[in-house]
Amino acid sequence: MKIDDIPLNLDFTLCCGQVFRWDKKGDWWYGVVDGKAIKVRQVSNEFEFANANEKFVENYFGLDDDLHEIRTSIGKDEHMRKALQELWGLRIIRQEPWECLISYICATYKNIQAIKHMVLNLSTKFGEKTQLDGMKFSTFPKPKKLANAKVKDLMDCGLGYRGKYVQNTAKQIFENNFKLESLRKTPYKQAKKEICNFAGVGPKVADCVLLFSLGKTEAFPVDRWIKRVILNHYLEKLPSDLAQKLMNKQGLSNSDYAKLNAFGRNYFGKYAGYAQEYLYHYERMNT
DNA sequence: TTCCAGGGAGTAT
DNA sequence: ATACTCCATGGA
Repeated sequence: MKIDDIPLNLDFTLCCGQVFRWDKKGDWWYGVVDGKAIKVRQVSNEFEFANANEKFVENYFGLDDDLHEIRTSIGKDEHMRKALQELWGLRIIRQEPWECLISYICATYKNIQAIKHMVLNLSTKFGEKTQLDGMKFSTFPKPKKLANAKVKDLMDCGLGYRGKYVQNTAKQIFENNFKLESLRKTPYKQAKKEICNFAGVGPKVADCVLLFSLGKTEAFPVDRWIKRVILNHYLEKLPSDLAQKLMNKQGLSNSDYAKLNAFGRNYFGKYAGYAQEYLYHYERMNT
């Protein structure tokens, strides 16, 4: 399909650490989505894909989000505008909520490489086999599969102590037939509260799930990198006592998380999540 | 060897 | 409510 007026950069979008199931081979990106392997690439103004229909791909890559409007909305300062300029075309993907939830439970206290490894292991061990272009892939396992898995087997996927969180959350969802999708129409704060009831889910993981899979573009996840961004570029916009506190200790207490989260949401507005992802990737690229 | 990674739960104040 | 401490694992 032609995307002349639709900014999109697949490399930024698929490399920025929001999604863990994509790998580039040649100029094609291969991923496992919607229960099957698909591939996408860009050639000049053409956005090409295979093994998926146009409607699905448009929605998955959020091509109906107006990036120009978003840039106007969040481009509040020089640093943010620089990140927008440098990473123009980065989009927030609309992941499947279930896979997103488990992925970000795994993501706590781990780097992106390790997270990809864990999600791949879970899929290989518990998912269903499929293939594309002669290559083998595995789908992400259903809630029932992980709910019935042995914690030991989950831990052996590299999850470590997260194994029991993943199993408990899978049980909560499977046994209650919980529909994460239903939270899409629940207001941000209420939806966040409900997601925090799952095992291994705190405010940061909840914000990631809301932003990356439930359409809450106002969510503003604060991890170690975003804290660093704020300390390096937005320190003067915080109350001085809070700024002092943040500089003097590592990690982030629950109340301090809430303060930085509120800062991001208030400062950047309804597309704070886009601001977060541009700032996150920009900081990582320049470190 | 030591350190750190897209934090959260458990426990003690 | 807030602060402190573990937590499994793997790569650098």
